[in-house]
Amino acid sequence: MATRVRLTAAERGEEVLRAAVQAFGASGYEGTKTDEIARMAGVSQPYVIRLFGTKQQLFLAAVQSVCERIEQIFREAAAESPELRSLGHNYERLLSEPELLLVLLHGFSASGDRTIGDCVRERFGAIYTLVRELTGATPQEAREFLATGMLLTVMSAMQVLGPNAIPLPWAQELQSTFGNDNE
Amino acid sequence: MATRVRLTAAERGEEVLRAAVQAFGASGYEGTKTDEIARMAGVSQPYVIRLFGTKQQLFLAAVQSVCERIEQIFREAAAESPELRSLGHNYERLLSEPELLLVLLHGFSASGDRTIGDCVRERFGAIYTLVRELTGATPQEAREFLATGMLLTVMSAMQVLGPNAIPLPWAQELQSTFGNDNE
DNA sequence: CCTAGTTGTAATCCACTGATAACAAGTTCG
DNA sequence: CGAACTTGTTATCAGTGGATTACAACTAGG
Repeated sequence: MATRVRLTAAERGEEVLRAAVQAFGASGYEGTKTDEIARMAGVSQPYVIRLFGTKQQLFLAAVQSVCERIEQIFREAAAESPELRSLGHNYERLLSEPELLLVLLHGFSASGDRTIGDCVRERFGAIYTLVRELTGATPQEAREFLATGMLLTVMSAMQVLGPNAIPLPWAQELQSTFGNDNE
Repeated sequence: MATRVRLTAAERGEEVLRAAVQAFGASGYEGTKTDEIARMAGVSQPYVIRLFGTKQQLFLAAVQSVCERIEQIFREAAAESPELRSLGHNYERLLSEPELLLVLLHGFSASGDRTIGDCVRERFGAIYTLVRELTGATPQEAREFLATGMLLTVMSAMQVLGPNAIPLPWAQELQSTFGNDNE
């Protein structure tokens, strides 16, 4: 019971959204239960639904949220040094918040749902465009950059990347190549 | 009703497995219902369960199946020309059976489940090793190759790739870069 | 202070889904 | 033939999970 704090709906909504990002990142759209998100946020399950209307809308909000954060990180990195190379070097920032790429991945996976698919397509396209605008990269350079990001994403999902990763020889070998940008 | 054919359990199991690959590829692990797979295969839902024991085991069988097929395609391509470049050129073969990469993607997404995670990690590691053995590529070259594959995979999931894809400017621009292997 | 609005919960619903059990129909082989 | 086995279904269950409703508790402002 302790201290029962009362927040505005907007504030509570943000806390629920943060919990949702974590939960969806870990278990995906279909795999995550609204009750789980509710417990993480310290509220009741019906309240989660009332705040966002629908589990689907909550997931969409989570996708929007992580995409905005990803774009923010890219913008910050480009402000320091507007070259593709330095953006790539800053993948570490993305990996330090693994839920970002994980939610995006689960968005891809759930693209079969029309509404979610529309959202994810638009957001991914915007990220591609942003990368090109920030760095002046050619389409092919941007493609290679995003491809690397996608490999990092699936390796995160497989839990073979990062500090508390499952150590596997092939994964460590792969990870060791990420510093070496050729050329 | 037409002709009610009776097959051996092994034969029927293969048909169910084929249906499962299609269904899981489209809707993912949690998102696919065993009843849907049953209808696709033309059998009853309980029979699907009896043939494979569990939905999870059926999904694992689907992952194993697509990974074997992927490895087979790589081996065939390498037999024609054992260079990484020509393997890459044969991504078209993979994309002509979109369910292959899609099931793999949903495997990544479902890696939170221990059993599925173990399976996917082992299989992906085997593919990485196979690519290196077939082509003699360095870890970094293999990494770039796999990264490209992962981008193709997520673009397939977003349905912005291939013949009946949703046409989006950014996606078409990206797709046009795939022929040009730099160097 | 007291009414109107806001934040939040408890109770409950109901559709769905994986799984089990019991049984029917076909096949094989001595 | 007929007993033993295999293939397949129907009926059904038990649990779950998202959503709705009604209500409680707190807050603000006139």
